Amino acid sequence: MTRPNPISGFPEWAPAQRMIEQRVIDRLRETFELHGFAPLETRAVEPMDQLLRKGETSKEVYVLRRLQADAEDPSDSGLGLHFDLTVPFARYVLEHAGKLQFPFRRYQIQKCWRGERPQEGRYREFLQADIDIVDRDALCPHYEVELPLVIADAFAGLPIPPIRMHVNNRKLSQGFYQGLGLAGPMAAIRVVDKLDKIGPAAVADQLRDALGASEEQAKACLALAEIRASDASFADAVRALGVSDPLLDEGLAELVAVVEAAAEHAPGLVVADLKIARGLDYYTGTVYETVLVGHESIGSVCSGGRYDNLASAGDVRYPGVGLSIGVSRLLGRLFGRDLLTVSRPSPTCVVVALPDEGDRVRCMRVAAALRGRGIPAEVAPAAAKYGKQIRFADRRGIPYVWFPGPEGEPDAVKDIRSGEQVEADAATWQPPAEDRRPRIAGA
RNA sequence: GUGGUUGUAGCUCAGUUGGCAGAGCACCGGGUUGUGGUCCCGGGGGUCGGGGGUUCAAGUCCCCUCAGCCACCCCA
Repeated sequence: MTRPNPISGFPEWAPAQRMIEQRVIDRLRETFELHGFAPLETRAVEPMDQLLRKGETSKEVYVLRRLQADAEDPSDSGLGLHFDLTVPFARYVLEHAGKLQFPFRRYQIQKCWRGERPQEGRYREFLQADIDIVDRDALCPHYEVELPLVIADAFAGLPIPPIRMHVNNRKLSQGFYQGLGLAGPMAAIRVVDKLDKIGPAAVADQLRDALGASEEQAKACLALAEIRASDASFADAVRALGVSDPLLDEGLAELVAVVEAAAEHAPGLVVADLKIARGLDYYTGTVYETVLVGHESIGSVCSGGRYDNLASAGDVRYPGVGLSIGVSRLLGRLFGRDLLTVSRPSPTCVVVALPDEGDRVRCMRVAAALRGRGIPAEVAPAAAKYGKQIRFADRRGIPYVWFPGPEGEPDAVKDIRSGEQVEADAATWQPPAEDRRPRIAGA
């Protein structure tokens, strides 16, 4: 049997990393529920026409096919693995609208698949954590303020650098480009989004060459893209550019509301950044992008926006706003920079040493007593010399070794980091709270 | 998907014009007869990412392929 090889883009993390991931998931789930988001899991597959309906190119979608497809049976099932959680959620809302109470808020933490070329923090199978709020017919704009606050709350409980959310508004951008008389406002949005990466000169070139923008128009686009403020002052800067359009006014008002409300509830969290665009074309209002302060090179770890047209059946519309945390992307890049670690790679807190194979029953009783009070414990694998049994714990980062006392004598527990050993009773002994479970910590 | 770059022990890496695959750390055993980490002695470990080619001879040269990373693209 030859040794199996990894599959590109399908990472399998070590136990220590998986423990960190699970702690992060726990924190996210707890926060989302604290804010009243209901849990939801959708199936892994969607009909291809649903998946291809909005934005995504077919190449990125993994399709599902039965191996035992006979000649009659077209091998293509018409199903593909979902590439995000927003599209499946929109489908779910339409399908179950009659059973849901609106406004409906849900969170969803699931794997997604995308056939792109992998890199660090960019995988073909990855975990995403989404929150969305949808309503029927109309969605109140205050939800566009609430979501960033929920995300900030979730991140605040993790030992990672603080976040900063960059926000823009699609109506603002689109209205501005329209008012400027630019053909293809969506294309302009995509070009301007690259400003940080390719620089103002290259953006101006692309606006001229690809979109036929004039020198003046290109200049105005760059001027808009450079506007950035943590308060409502950006609105004056936009108006000073002298472009007028009803959609622009609408977008400006909405973005001012988001920025002002965020400044009230979480100062420093949100900054208006008018070059932010987001690739997906289903966004129609506020768009968000999130960076870790001081680690901007990691890229956006949470993004989303408002969508008014993703879910609609006949005359009924279900506008929504959502944010997705790229859990795999975030963790992959934090791991690569050693920015997130765990205190030990094993959940075990106590190894119960085994004096003799004949003592196994007694040792298992000790371990059970500890577990019964929430202290993770395991019995040593074999009745080796105590030095070996201590080493067994040491190698795994397990902090305590328990020594069953000889007949009639008390047990003892040793902290193998300090070497300190004390008499102990399995029915009452407590480790310090910080040793009970593995803990995650930042750099 | 396009282009670039890297791949030798569990880890970090040497390996000369093509000439017997190595070091440090880690691991296992002993010194140390139930209390580890230091020290000393010994030991096990390799499809040189995989396949093909050139050659008397390939870790080394050529082709293909797989995987990691980087850029583009896209975006979590």
